[in-house]
Amino acid sequence: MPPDMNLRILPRTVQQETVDKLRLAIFSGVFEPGSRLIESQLCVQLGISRPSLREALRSLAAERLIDFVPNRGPSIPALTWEDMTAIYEVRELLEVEAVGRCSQRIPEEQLSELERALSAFAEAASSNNSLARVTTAADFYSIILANCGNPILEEIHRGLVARISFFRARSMSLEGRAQQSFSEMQEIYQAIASGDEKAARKASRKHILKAMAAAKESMESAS
Amino acid sequence: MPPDMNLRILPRTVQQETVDKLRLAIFSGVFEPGSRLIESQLCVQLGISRPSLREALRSLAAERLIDFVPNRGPSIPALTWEDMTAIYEVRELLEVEAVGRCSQRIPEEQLSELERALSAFAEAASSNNSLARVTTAADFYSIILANCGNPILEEIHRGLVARISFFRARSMSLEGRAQQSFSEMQEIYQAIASGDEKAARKASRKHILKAMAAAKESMESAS
DNA sequence: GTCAAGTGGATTGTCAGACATTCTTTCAAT
DNA sequence: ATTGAAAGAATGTCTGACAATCCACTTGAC
Repeated sequence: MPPDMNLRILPRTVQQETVDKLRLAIFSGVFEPGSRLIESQLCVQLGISRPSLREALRSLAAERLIDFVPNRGPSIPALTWEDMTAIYEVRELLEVEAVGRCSQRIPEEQLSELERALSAFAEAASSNNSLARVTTAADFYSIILANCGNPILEEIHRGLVARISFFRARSMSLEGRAQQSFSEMQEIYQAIASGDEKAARKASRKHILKAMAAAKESMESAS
Repeated sequence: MPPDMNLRILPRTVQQETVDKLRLAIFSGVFEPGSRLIESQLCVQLGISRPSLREALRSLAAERLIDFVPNRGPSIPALTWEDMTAIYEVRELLEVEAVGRCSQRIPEEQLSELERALSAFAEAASSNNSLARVTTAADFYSIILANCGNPILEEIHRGLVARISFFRARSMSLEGRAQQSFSEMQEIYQAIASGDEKAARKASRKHILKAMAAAKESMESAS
């Protein structure tokens, strides 16, 4: 049996597509934080039945991307600053570890992928496309996380970042923050490229602390 | 308005109870790893309809407590040793951090709770009740995690431990491991009680590494 | 006798429609 | 203006159904 016979394509179900669509909608800020999601409306908009929709909503609720209060139904969580801080702290823990591990084990060709992703972010940072900034930054990180050698670390990190996507999008929309972000990411890249674990961890920690500060600022200015 | 008016009791829905029941069933090893769960059977056993059951299953799937393969339905994941290693590594990262933080901020009365939990585990370790060992050990940890000052850390740790409950139950059923576990936990407790963060982290790391080794042994002897 | 193709039962994915329960909001009465 | 009751809206859950898919077994060919 050829080795890639295990990689048969899994059929995608409506449920999965619905979850993806809703996730994307949440990321792009279609829904206001704190707002309720009306099941009957969503069914129509997504073109699916209510049972199917509810399955998708349960998945998202388990990921903490929506809240599910009994007899009030699904709603977009309105994160407090304390929630954000807690998430950023754990993200720091995981991301610093991932960057450190990545610096010791990333293969050559993935390193060039990482460089490409960094360039893409540089371009996005100079442009006015704030969506591109978020996605290219996400690409950069996902390469690092994919090469940290621990799929669980990757999975949990992704989940955490998803929960704060709303605020990241906001702070990334600031021209200054994007530029600063780029120089921090460049520092991380160089440390990884030279295999310097200690420097990589340090740069990573610095980057997250700055990101957290920027998120806090943009949060306070908004309220 | 009195301050505790916000703490009104949330009505528990059938969905939540179903999730809890299934989770408990998975923890207690009712289902064999790798085995499929037949929806029609579960409906009858739980006394609920299939749509409701499927909502519950989606929640559990998002927590990675069950697998959901399109057109094959839900099944209990059969973790490989690599999966386990990855989980234990992240657990180490989080738990060491939690123990360290806890040592610096746990209030007096929670500390006595922790001591009580430790005694309860000591008793369970000497007994033959392997379920009691697991639950009392879980109590011990949950007090620590609840006092680390970061609810996200707590939440993710709980999720990770849940995923390896099957193997923890196995290794805890060994008399020797339970005793050793107790002395390691005692060390953690003493470091926390004396507020020595460094010692607390060290003891915590040691404990997890031993637990991982024990899990690996019991896994290999079983296969 | 072994291997391949085909067939039938079992199971999942999804839908429609319904109904009781529980909020929420409006409107009337004090 | 405050309270209370009734109407409306939305959720929680169920029944029943049907097509698509998978699995195991039988059948047939070599």
